[in-house]
Amino acid sequence: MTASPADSSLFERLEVPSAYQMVFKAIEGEIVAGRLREGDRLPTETALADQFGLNRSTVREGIRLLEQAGLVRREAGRRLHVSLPHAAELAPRVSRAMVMQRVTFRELWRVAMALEPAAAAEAALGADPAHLERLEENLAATLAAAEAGQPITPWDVEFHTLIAEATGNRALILCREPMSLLFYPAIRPLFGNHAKGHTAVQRLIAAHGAILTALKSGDAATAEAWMRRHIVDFKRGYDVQGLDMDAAVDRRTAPE
Amino acid sequence: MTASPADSSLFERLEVPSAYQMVFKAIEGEIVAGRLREGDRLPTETALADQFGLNRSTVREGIRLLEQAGLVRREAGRRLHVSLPHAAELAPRVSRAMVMQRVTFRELWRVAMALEPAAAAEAALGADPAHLERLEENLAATLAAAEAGQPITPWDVEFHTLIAEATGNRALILCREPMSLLFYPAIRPLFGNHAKGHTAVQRLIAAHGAILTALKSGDAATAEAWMRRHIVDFKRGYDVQGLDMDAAVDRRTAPE
DNA sequence: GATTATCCGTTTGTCGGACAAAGCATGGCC
DNA sequence: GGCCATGCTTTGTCCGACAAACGGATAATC
Repeated sequence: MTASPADSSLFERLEVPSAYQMVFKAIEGEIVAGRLREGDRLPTETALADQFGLNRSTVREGIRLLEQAGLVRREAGRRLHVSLPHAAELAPRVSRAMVMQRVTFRELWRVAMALEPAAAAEAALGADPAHLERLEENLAATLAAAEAGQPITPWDVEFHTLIAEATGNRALILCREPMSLLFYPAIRPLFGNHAKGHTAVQRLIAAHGAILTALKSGDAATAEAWMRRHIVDFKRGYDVQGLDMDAAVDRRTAPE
Repeated sequence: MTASPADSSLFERLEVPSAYQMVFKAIEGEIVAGRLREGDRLPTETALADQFGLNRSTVREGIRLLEQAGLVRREAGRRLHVSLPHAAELAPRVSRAMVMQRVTFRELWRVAMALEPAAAAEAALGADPAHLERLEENLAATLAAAEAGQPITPWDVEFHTLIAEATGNRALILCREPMSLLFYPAIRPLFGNHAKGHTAVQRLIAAHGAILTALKSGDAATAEAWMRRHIVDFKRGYDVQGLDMDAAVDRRTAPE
């Protein structure tokens, strides 16, 4: 006798959604569809429970899902209101996933080699005075930190984030932000010697300066070229210091 | 009398975490630190409530946060167990954020212009036979769909995803997956005329074929060049069809 | 012997009600 | 007009409860 149809994989496992998941989907749908807009207040928990015909506890579980999804927020004042998920909330989750998957610096670096030069080029085209000024300030702060023998890594990370923001390309910003978070601990050891005369620091500042100059003159090709050289330098730093590019990155503070 | 110190902004508003958030942080911490590994079972809700000294309802709210974060999952059997957040769960959230921020096709396309050629080049270097075979099958399926006058867009999207996976670069995979989801509806109208002889379809198939050939011979430069040409073609398609590259993408099915 | 039916303890999903603490509003008081 | 006391509302947390579903063990059936 042949196997009965029930033995074959005719039917997939079917997901039976629970009530609290339906609450999530219902409200998520309203938000994505635009009927609930950013800033709009949601009804009271009891009101929601009434409307859905569910218990407040059940509704609350649904609200927790929305909360973690970044779709609603509870400010100082109690009341819930709708909020767009921004890069600041999404990026940590993606970078946490990268950490847990034990992504290596080499992997990060290759993506940076693709994204950062492109960001520089695009920023050169859409140069916004306000962003350029913030980049100027960043460069000045980097110089000051270097002269004072203080860590420059935070300024470096900010420099690259500012360039991404200067493009105005939100897809790009959302893409690279998770990696930006991981780059911070990853490149910190490269500038362990904070002395002003430290070669790596000097090269970094020279590159940042050249990129900013290119941005100001709208020279996309030069900005892109300098950025590429700058990113290559990170790899060089890893080699020079004998660090392992194939070690998993993490968010712990890297050793000095 | 001068203003008392309490009036000045000495102290920032301090976030008092609620119990259910502490539950989230506690379990999240164990997972990120690696003391709870993928597949490990979590204690019963009642057991957790006992350990934390909280009520089961409160613990459940914390579990909802973990669930939405993709850190725990509840399979067929009831019991909770730890799971690593993968691209499949994170990508929809990022792409939803892009939709809600009304990201345009132009923005997406610029990022694709940076990432896709880099992915092709990297895939050419780390060519894994299994992945190449899946790409072969994909190409055959694309051809078959074109001959049968059926939509080729799903196969095209899969082709690019397969290339990203062939690199083995998980940072790259996590970066581009959200955009991959949005590309599907965005480029669908480009291949509205499914006829085999349709120019855009022919060019797509030619490009995919050339890229795959380059991958098989490990020729990174050629793979990268063809991919760049291929991505440029998407922009061309938008121009030719008179579509607006500055319109916000969405996840709704694009019109035929 | 393998499959099916039955039973039982466990765990989850949902419910109803309760209360303290913290916000918001209101009105009275100086 | 500005300040404080008061009451109402809303949230965060707790308690207790129960049906449904699951897991596993045992008995019944072919």
